[in-house]
Amino acid sequence: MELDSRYDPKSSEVRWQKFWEEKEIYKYDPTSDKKVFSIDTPPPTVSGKLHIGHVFSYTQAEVIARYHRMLGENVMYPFGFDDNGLPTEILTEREKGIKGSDLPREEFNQYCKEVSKEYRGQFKELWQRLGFSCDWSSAYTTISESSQRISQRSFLDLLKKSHVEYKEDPTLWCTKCQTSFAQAEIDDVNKGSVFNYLNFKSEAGEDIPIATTRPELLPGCVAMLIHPDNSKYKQLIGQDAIVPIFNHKVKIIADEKADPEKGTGIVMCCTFGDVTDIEWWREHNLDLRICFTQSGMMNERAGEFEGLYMTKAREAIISKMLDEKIIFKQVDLDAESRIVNTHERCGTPVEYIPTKQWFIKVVENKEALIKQGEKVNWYPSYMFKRYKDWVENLSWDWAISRQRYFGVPIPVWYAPDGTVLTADESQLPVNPLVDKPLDCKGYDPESLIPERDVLDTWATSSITPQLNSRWGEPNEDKKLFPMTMRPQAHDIIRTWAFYTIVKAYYHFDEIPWQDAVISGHVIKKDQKVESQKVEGKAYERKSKISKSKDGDKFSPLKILDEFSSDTVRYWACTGTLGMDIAYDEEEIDSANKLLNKLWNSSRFAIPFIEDFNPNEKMPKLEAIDSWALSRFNNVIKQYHKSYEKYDFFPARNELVKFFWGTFCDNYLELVKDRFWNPEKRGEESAYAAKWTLYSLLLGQLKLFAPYIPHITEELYQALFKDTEGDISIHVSSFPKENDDFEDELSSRAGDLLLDLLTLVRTYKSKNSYSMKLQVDTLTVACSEDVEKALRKVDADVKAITKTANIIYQRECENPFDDKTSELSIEVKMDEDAMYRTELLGKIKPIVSALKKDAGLKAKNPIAKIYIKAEGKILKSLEEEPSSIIGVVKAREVLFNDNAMQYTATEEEGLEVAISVE
RNA sequence: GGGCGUUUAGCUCAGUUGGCUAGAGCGCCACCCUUACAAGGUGGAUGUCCGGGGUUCGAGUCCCUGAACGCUCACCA
Repeated sequence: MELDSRYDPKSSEVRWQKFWEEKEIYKYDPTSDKKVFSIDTPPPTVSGKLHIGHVFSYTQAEVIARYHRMLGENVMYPFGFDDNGLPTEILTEREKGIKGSDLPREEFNQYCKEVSKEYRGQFKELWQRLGFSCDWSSAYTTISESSQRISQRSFLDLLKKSHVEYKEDPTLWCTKCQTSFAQAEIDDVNKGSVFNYLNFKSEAGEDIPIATTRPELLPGCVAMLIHPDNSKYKQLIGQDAIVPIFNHKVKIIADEKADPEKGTGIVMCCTFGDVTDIEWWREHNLDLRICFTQSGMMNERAGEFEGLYMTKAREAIISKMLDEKIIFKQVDLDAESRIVNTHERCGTPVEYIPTKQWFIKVVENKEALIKQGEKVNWYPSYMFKRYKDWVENLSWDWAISRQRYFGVPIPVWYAPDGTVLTADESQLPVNPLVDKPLDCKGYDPESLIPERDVLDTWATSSITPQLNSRWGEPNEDKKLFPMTMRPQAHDIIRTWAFYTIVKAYYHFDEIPWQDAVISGHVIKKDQKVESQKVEGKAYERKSKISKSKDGDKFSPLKILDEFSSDTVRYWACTGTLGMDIAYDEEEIDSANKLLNKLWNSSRFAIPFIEDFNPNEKMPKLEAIDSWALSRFNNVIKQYHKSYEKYDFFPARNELVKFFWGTFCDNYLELVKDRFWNPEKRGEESAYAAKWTLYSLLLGQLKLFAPYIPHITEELYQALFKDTEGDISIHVSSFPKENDDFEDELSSRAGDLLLDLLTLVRTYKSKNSYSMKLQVDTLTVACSEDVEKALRKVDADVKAITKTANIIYQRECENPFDDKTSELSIEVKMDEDAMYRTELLGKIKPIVSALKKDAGLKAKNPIAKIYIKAEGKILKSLEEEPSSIIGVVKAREVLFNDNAMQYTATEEEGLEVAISVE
């Protein structure tokens, strides 16, 4: 058993990652009857670069996976890639410099496959470097044949159950991507604009003023509306008005939604400028006057402006109306107050166009869907509110057809009379552009029109639990539905979580998973901003990480080059679940201290536990052993209790606190004497220390394992593999809780010992004494009870405080200033040791000066130190040459060598000299 | 404008059901090279727990109210 003096994560981490993969440590066992813990891993879209936020969020789920594996559960931790759909198309168009609409579909899809494959590789590399314990054999992609089959199965099932409908309706439309999209894909963008005040004409030729930001929609104007109580204008209600420039006639009607305070108090309704236009259009049965094409160009209704893109048309129309004095006022709207809905994938402003689309009906089932959401356990619980708010505010059914190419085809055909023909289950996955329905219902197969649209990418990623359990497939695994846990970030509650709940409800009247575990985002730690000072206090501004502004500073691969995986993982488990975290390299780096400490404490333990046989009988423990074990037992309990709520951070904190404070700072110090001086403390005592050390160290490594799997594996393999036998620490089981160690007197003794130890340490520290400086007599003033407990650990106290004699009394004559409610002390230091320290204190500055003369720094080592002294001084210094060597960093000390040139010290009769080399 | 969250040491954050003389890590100061570790150890300093009210024997924690920051939904004529 041996460990290098330093831990080298670079070589260790890769080595163990390979080992885990070869040994298939993370394989899910479908035949096992152990409790299943299944994770509905978010399949990342391959739409762009990875960033630190992915690492943060995914690591939290990964740590939980490892925790449950070590609990002995049958963990299903798959990985998925969401590669179908618009995000991939946009990425491919950008990467390859092509346009999907310009190429034959098959060719374009081929490019998409290539690009997504490349990005999948990047993702996989990252997860492996982070040591993720996914079962790669159960990885899926949303464009694979079986995913397509299950996705189409889902569509057909919903159609059969009438949750899907095909209808013509105003739809959210992107003129750039030329597709419909869903409410969840809307982004709000602040954009400045101009409010144009312009005049319509009444039939009598009077001016009727309105205000609009979108004058290019004038050719699509179908009505003017005035609030029925609008005293200024209500007399116009019922008349007709003439649209300027385009000169068609529209009615002026009353509507309470026309706010008299806004603009001029009169508003035009166009088909369609916004959602209100749609409502008016429906309520008042207005005409449909579409004035632009699906690609955002003005159509023939725009007359001379036909063929211009809408933004250009706006400029041209404004300019013309200014010339003709139709516009009589323009007001700038600043970006703050003017919010435009855009398509989140490309940033193009949303348009509303009536098209025929497939919808999944959700608006009519809001209540039931909220109830389903309620059945899920949300961590943290307030995240349910986000879900609920979203569902309550839904105003559009979920449009699932996309006029795009790289996606799961919608498995239907249309007969000439409009009848919809569906694919048969047995022919899935089907491509209507190539295949024909099995049952043509008497129509001529050649007359059928195939559906060209594909499904929204969310239509497939909303069935990840079904993909994981392989719903309807020959190898379906019913144990995997519902899944145990859905980890995801909070920004996609309205999409992914919502849609997944919708599908599980419509298909099976089930929830898709028991627990939704929601993580936060990683944000930038910005400098204080002067202008944000409020009432004298400068506030930190925190902002999202932006790829364009921050470059690849937050690229995970770059971060992993700089820091080890274990440290990045450790950092990712900082903070409260669901809360955003500031990216801070110093925080990541400080995890190294823990790794180092683990490494070194294990190194310390090796000589004592290497011949230990854990099967031998349990020894009679000393008080301090019971004390440490019972405290550790408590840590185990807290640890599991925290994990029940997915609180990996408090669990980690308790563990670290114990490891550093109790184990390293105190227990290890306490057992040294027992190991090193068995003749004084007894063989049985040494054995009890060994037994306890073994058990504590192993137990702690296991509790650390989910967070920092590499170093714990390295240490487990080096120290415990042979005696424990598990192939990897990650498939071993956690230390058992054991209340037998609870022993009131030992527990009391341990606590008192620490109090007493702190008092002595404080005493030495305040007097600038080294901790190893010997104490002649330690007088402890305390009650009889306390004395009784402390006497159990007498030997430990003596050893750790370097005390020769302890006296217990009820009171001290000259107590030390610091005391506890139960203890006060009086310390009589060892005179000889004090004297020696004094002498050393005089040697040190002179040697430093000599080193400086020789061109060295004070901390540089030297070859020899020579000391000239006699009598008491000589005798005292000769007693502990190692102290001298240590203080001046010399390799050797020599006394009274006459050949040297000595320099005097402050102490009369003491002179020193050095030789450098 | 609605809803949610946050506000605790110089920085990053913990603080369960009210019991706190408010903690940790980093940073800071002093001391200590002690046979695992100086990437260490010991000791120390630093807080109107965002402000203002209230309930209570007792409030960082509960209630009301205000502010700042963030997120989210909505408003978009």
